[in-house]
Amino acid sequence: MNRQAPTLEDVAREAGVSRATVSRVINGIRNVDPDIQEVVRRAIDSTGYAPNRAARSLVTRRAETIALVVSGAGGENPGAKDGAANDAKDGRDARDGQQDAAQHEFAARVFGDPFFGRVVSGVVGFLRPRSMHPVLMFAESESARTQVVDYLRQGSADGALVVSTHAEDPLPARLAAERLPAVCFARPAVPAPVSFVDLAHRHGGLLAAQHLLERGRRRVTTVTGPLDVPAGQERLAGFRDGTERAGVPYVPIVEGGFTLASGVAAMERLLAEHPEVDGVFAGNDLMAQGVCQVLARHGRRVPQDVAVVGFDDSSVALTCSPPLTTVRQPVEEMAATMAQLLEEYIHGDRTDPTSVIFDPELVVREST
Amino acid sequence: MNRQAPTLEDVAREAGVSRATVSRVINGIRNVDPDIQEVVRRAIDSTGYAPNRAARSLVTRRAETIALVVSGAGGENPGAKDGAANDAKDGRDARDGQQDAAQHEFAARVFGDPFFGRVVSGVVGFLRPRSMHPVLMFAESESARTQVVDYLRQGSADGALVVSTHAEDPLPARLAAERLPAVCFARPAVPAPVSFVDLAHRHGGLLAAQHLLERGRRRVTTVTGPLDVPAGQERLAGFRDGTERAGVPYVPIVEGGFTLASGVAAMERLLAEHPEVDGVFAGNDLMAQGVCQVLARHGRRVPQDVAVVGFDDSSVALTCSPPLTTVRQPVEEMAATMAQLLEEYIHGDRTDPTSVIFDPELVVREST
DNA sequence: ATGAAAGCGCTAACAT
DNA sequence: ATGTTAGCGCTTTCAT
Repeated sequence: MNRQAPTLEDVAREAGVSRATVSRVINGIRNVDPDIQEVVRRAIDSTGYAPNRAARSLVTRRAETIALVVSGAGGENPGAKDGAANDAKDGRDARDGQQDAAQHEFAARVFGDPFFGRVVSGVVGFLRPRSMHPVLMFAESESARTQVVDYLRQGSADGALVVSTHAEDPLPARLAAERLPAVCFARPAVPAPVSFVDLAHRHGGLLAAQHLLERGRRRVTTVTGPLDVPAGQERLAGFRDGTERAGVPYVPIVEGGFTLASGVAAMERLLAEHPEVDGVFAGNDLMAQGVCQVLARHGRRVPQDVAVVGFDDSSVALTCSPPLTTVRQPVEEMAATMAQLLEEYIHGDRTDPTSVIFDPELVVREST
Repeated sequence: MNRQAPTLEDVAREAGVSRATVSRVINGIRNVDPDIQEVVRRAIDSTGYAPNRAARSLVTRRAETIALVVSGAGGENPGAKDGAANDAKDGRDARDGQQDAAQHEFAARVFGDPFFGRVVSGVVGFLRPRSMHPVLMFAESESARTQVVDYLRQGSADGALVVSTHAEDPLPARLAAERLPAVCFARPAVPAPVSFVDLAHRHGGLLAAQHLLERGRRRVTTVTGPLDVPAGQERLAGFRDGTERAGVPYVPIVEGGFTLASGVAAMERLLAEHPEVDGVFAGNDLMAQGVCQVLARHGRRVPQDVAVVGFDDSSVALTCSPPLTTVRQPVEEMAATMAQLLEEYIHGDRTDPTSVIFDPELVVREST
């Protein structure tokens, strides 16, 4: 029942060698006689030994863990109770319920976009071969951000991968100020000396415009992402580059929020104000799906009457009807690169903030 | 530059007390003079002390971390399907690329269903007030399962929360065999002495049938979930209970796989073989969405021509057009309960396998 | 109420 | 090539 887990000492005794030798075998250090290695290995098996991570971390000063943080803006939640000496564990009250509800909503929005799953997948793809696994944290409130910072300061994780969902997110700057290893997905809207991977959004917007124009569309319009974040701004800027170069005089725009609902609302408005539209560039696929829904509801055929271009090439681009022509963002690859950069900082192979920019690619399907 | 992180010793010196006293203050242990507490607290602030988690874990024998595992079936080569193109960069070979692709696909499927986000949200809601955060792991292959078991055996996490996506998933049984604390979402299809939270699926299916019949539908049919998992079987069984009681002679069924695409395919077939259908019960909301898409494409109005009932009450139930009448599964609450059960096992407050069954609830919207 | 001291299991000098 | 030994920073008896 309560048999203690075997330790290095036990294995050493079983193998008739010292702890150090066993440690060397386990950590794959050379200079160990092959015969002894074999004996040790057998002892490990027979004892069922598994190295104790806490003990190892204590001496190596490394948790071999990284935090994957989904952060937002948002100020203090009503009911921030943290701090070291924290009692009142039980007895959840109305505030907790409120906080839960807010968090559930945040989580629903985050997971509602296939984008986040791709980030996780890319990160896991990099980490797992290294026997590492991400700790998932939400940081949508002030107390949650404090938890993230504390988590890192305690050495529970060696660094953070940050995916922001809001422009005003103060986390990247906080992490930089604390000199904690961190890499962001996308350039933070709040300037901070922090590393990030990003996409050449402007180029992506340009690709969308050029494609729509090549398809002969002239009454083009765009449902943008949030214009307080660089991705939203730059995709729009690129789109305008394209239309201006082609001499398209006027491009109506409506700002969206990267959600399906915002895409629907934006397209309703666009259609009401500019019924002559024949091409739409949506700031992401989720909004593009909303755009298609609205068009269908209004009896406009896609692509015959109106061509639609999305952004991301997420799974909804495929499930959308019709399947979306979209600007592909290599999210998994970008996420893996984030993790790799972070590892380099943690290992000290790198010290100054860096950025890696990926190039988008047009994927043509049936919506154009 | 390289200032070491302050330790208990530093704080103790600063406060003019012993390490033990500082430790007591930090851990909220009584029997410490309030004045001294204050002094210590000030010293903690002035030194910027943060307790080292590894050191603490080493003595408490607790990681204060739990693993959230999304597991599937699959042997060693989960992605042995068709040869996807892959590059061989920095040491990684074709095999890695294949594994990555398989994993990305697995992740996409997992995150494609809003269900998983709700699980995460519920778990985080329980864990976060306790300053804990889940480590996210995928276990879709044999080696990945081994990693999970090792992770727990090393004490990197105190227990596992398991969400299975396949019937043949061997993980629950493995964890039980290793006597590692674990709680599953839903009863494992492979019997194992392991705790779980679940829904009264059968009752849910019954609710769906009764509702459809109350709406006057008689030509009812169902797109089931996978029939090798209990949830799929029982939802169907409950639905049949309802139709049989009402004397409906024949209920055609088509088996789906809980995915949008499978819902589409199933409904296409159903409509071809049973064009007279006037009511459909889908095994989950995602498939219900597919059902609605197919109906729309065939010019059938929902709910006038065909009524549709989903299952889960996930976010797609709301974004679907029309919004879905569905059988609500309180996923967040169930997930939080999972975490709570796990905590009880970890703390030794509980030892034998337990199950907690939640009741479903019908949510009526516009699809009926 | 506070302090002294003994480890927790491991790695990494250093010695042989 | 292998063993000895000194901690890593913390909690927790056991004294006082």
